[in-house]
Amino acid sequence: MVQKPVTAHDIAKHLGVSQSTISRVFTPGASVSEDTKKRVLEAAELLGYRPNLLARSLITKKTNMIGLVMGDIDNPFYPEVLSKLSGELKQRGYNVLLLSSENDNLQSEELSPFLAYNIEGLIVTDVLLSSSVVTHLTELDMPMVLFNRYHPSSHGHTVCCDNVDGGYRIGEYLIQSGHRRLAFIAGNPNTSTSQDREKGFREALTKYGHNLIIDHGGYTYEGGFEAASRLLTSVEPPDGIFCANDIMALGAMDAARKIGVHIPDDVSIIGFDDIKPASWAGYALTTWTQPVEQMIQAAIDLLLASIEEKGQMQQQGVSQWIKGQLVERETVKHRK
Amino acid sequence: MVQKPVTAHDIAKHLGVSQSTISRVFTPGASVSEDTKKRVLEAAELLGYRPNLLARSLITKKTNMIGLVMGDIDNPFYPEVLSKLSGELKQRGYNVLLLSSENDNLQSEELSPFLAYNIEGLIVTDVLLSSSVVTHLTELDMPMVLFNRYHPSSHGHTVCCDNVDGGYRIGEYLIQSGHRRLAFIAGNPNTSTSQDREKGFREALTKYGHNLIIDHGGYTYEGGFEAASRLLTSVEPPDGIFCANDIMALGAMDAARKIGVHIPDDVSIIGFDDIKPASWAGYALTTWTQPVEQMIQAAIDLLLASIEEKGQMQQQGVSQWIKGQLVERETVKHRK
DNA sequence: CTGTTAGCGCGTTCAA
DNA sequence: TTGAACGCGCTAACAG
Repeated sequence: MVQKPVTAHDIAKHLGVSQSTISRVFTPGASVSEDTKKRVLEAAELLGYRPNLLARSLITKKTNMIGLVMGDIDNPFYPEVLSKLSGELKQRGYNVLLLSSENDNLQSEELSPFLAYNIEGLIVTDVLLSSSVVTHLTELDMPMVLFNRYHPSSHGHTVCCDNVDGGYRIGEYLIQSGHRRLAFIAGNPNTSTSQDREKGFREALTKYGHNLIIDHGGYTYEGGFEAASRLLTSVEPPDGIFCANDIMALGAMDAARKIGVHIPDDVSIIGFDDIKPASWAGYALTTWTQPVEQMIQAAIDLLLASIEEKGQMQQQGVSQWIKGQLVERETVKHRK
Repeated sequence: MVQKPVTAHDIAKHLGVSQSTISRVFTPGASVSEDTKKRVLEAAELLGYRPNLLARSLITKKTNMIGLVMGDIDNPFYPEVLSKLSGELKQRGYNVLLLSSENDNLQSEELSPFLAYNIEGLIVTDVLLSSSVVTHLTELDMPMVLFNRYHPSSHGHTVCCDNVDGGYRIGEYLIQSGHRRLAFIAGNPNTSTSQDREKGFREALTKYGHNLIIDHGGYTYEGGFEAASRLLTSVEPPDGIFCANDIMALGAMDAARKIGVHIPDDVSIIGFDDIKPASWAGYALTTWTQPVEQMIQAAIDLLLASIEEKGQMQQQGVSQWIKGQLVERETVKHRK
């Protein structure tokens, strides 16, 4: 059986009306009589007609497609973001065209074919944009929001967990609960998330006159495991470790257990993200929760506003920093 | 600054040639002289021209978009699939339009707006299709492949890990390593994955004359935790538990530890999927690996073949069952 | 090799 | 309220 795509024209002559009439029935706010509207809808149902969105887009310049760029999704935090973002966009009448990039620095060549689909906006997560990409997007005046990333550029909005604040308050929390030797396991060193969490943490320690031990775990379980192993077997091991994300914290916990260092009696461990496994009985990790729902709402609000106002005036990049919250479980001891 | 989309016409009159010439330059296999081709490409670069894929699709009927339907992605197995699928499709010249469905039984109303984008094929994973959806897709003659799901229908291809085989061999493995009282923690009871893994497992036990204890964990960590708690505190606790996926197995492990049941000395635990956390030092779960790369290749091969042959002949649904492999780590004891 | 012409399926004028 | 005509940006014939 050969496919026969039924067009507005088909159902027009089936009913003996003009093609425009069909179009009007499917155009909200067009004037059609109730009677013909009903007849058209019935015929459409019967023949299996649906307006061709591509043809429509050609005229209206609205594709209702949003491009979503995601990086490596080993971190369970991002699938959750992806799912909720996609669901919320669908509810607002948009669909998601996905671009999952292997390399964490997105190049123009990778983005270009993507843009040719006339997406109306772009959401970028967990990936860096090369500056050539940013200028490209700026020239195109493409509405964009960076999710948990930012870029030193005037173009595009930013929605970010307030990582500096989180790091600072985690530092304060550890100090006030009596920790003396604090370490930070950094993630990918050229991501703003890791940099900012470190920055806030450092500020807190400085304020209270503590030193900071730094190691690196590259945002992976194995990296966290090894960094913690190094830290805990050093001559003066820390009594508290803040890991730049949960995955590394879980690795750090397993490293401590392997070495025979007890959590939280010998060392406290705290993470960032509050991913699912953090709440598992096997870990019960004390961590920092990002208000994902709220961040997603903010991102979509900004993006859609940007799309609707497009061309009306000079866009100004908006940055929203949303504060997270401590989730106390069982990996931090009050040492006082 | 207002956006000005540059069209083939623009660069045509900029160069004093016809618009078709521009088109030909961007159409592989069209005949253009090297000279004009070079001039056109230069001008295109200069003015920032890219062919509008939507307009092109309207004529060629090729959108190069594949619809990807995903269900709940709490299971870390699926983000990995998503990422690899998307990457591989991109490499083959296709883009992914995403539909992540909340409810695990996809309805026509949810799918319809999605189909209006003229996607060329559909990949469905981790979600059930209502029969109305299937008949709808059949009428549309939409190329489709179900990934790790199947549906009793002639339409569409299926690529699946051979779950029956996996369950059977896991059963054999546990029996041959000396286990006597075996339990199965089922996942979502109306998924073929859980049913088939149970079926194979049961066959093996029957063959060797063992009984089977069954409990349910709904494919979640918490579910696995609770099911294992029940099993291990019963009057005659099992000495080996096969969990229908890894997430539940991890929950089961944590439950055993909490109760004070030792793994693997008191009870062996084995999972299915080989997700990342299964290899973590904290778990070292013995499990069953699905050959994801191979499955993805098969799925894409089938889908693209189906797309290219469309209309040429009656499509016959192909089912590929790909066998997995045991991954021995530290949660199964040889009791003989 | 290149220009001309005719649509792809639809939204949107302009008259009636 | 409806129909006729036009064009969105492009590819695909057909001539030359």
